[in-house]
Amino acid sequence: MDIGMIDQLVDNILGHVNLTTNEKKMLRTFWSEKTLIKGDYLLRNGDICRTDNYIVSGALKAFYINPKSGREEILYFAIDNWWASDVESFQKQKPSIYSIQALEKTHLLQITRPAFYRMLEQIPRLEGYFRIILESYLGSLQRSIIENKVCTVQQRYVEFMLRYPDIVKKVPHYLIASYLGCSAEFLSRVRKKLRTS
Amino acid sequence: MDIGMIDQLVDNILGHVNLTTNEKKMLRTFWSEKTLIKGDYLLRNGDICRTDNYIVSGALKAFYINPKSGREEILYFAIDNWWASDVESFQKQKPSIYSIQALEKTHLLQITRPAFYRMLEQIPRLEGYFRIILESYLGSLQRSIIENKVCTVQQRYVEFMLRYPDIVKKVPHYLIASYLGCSAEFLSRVRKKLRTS
DNA sequence: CGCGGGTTTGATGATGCTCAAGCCCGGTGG
DNA sequence: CCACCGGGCTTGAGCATCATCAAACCCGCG
Repeated sequence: MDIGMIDQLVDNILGHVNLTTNEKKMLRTFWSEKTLIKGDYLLRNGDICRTDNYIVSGALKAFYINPKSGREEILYFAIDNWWASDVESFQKQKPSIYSIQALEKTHLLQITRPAFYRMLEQIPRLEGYFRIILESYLGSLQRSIIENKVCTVQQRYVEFMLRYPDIVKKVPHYLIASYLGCSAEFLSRVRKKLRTS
Repeated sequence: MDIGMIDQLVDNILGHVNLTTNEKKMLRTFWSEKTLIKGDYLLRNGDICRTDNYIVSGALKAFYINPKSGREEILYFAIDNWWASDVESFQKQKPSIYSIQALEKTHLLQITRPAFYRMLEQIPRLEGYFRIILESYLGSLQRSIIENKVCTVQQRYVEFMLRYPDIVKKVPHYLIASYLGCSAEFLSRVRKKLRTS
């Protein structure tokens, strides 16, 4: 196993909780690497999410096909140092309600559910880490729900650029439009207005 | 302390993880009761969320004032046996981005952040319980985001009635409209259509 | 050079909001 | 017991917003 990749995860964890040298060593044993190329699926709607996935590098989109229009509705993007899994599907081992696909070559660290629980038993301090990750994600979801209700597309797009500049660089605008909840054409007009004002 | 109230929380926890008799006894010591009457605020936008709150009975709304229209935008409702706190504000002890207010007389169990951490230390098994709660809530948030993109107001309203019949009984429709992301007038027309079809 | 994915532009139209008025009904006080 | 609130719900008309469709455009790449 590439030491560099798991070190990146360890660094991320150390940003939130402390680990002993021994715990760090143990941690390494639970994870395996995976590489996706552009277009590969990490998870398909209806399948069970068997692994929790940490993104070392790359970009993914989580989406759902709108049965009316046949188009993708973007739920979220995920890039370096984010987690990308259908949490509820992973927890309850039930079918996922959305799909996750690579937007470019992506390196992952993966852990299965049994390994995940063994790891938490052996390194209880990680419970705190995963709680913090979940709480933070929950907070950002709630914030984005409020913003969707209160802000215009223009405000949300500006906010999105400020908050996730790395995503704007990697992802085509018609997908960002879907994430923001408008058509690609409308976002195009918004961007034009931003240019001239 | 009223034994009945905390027993309700213990029952809820036992639905997800096991506790020894001794752990149950310890658990009781960390919580305090609170009663809100209709209109009381549990949390105000901008204040720090000092307690995690378990609803024994009653109903709350979480909302944000839209600075443009001056109206409330409902983020969620919470009734018996749900948790109601700004998770991120509670975690990071930073200002809350929304308010929580009682829709009727409501009985709560509360725990402060220091007590929460002491409790987790003494009863590590609770880590698993709170992880499950967070994961479930995350899952339902993601599902509702997808439904908002994919489904019509009519479909979402029908789904809402099926999923949360107790909320529909307690909450005026103009607030449900806000939660569903439409005007009160529009929801009224949707309901009329449902009646005649 | 031609192809294809992504973006832009314009015209058209539906969806759902806004505002204003009336209605229904439970509660309160005379 | 009735009158009158007032909060919530309904209905109608007019209008703004934004989606849709179609076409052109741009540009990197085989």
